[in-house]
Amino acid sequence: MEVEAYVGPHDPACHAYGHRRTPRTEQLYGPPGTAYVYFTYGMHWCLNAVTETDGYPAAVLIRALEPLTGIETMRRRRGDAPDRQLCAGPARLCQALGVTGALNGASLQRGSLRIVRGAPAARRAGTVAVGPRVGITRAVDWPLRFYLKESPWVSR
DNA sequence: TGAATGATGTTT
DNA sequence: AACATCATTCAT
Repeated sequence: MEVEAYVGPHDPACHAYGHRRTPRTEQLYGPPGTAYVYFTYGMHWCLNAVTETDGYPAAVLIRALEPLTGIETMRRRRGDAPDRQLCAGPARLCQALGVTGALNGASLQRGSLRIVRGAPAARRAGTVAVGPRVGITRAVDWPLRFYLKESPWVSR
């Protein structure tokens, strides 16, 4: 399990830095519990869960997950990549789960893809490590990457 | 095991 | 020109 926080207009690495409200960042301003999905590097989708209050642009980038069910489907979507890399990385995870821009703005509490309290992976024992966010060039020293230290399913 | 690089398209 | 990435290639 691995996530990164992007925390509003004062976070230089956030897409909404300086209150940049554009068509792309629109869903980032939406209500908490919805999806912010963006396209990057010409070929990849990345999934965020919108947080904070409606109108405040903050979200959590889902960077890695432990695959528990639907492994075969994930393998097919990921082109038979090693199981360790099925969901290790924000774009890989989107491939494995079939996430595309079509999910942008959708609810992550009620839809077919949803975040549930008390899921098996959430009960994994272990240390939550904190460190710098990956792949950014600004605010590199903000420790906003959180991951399960012992997990073999995280990126990098 | 690690560094370099090409793919590919949207946003600034 | 940069970009919240990844897979492949080439070098140790």
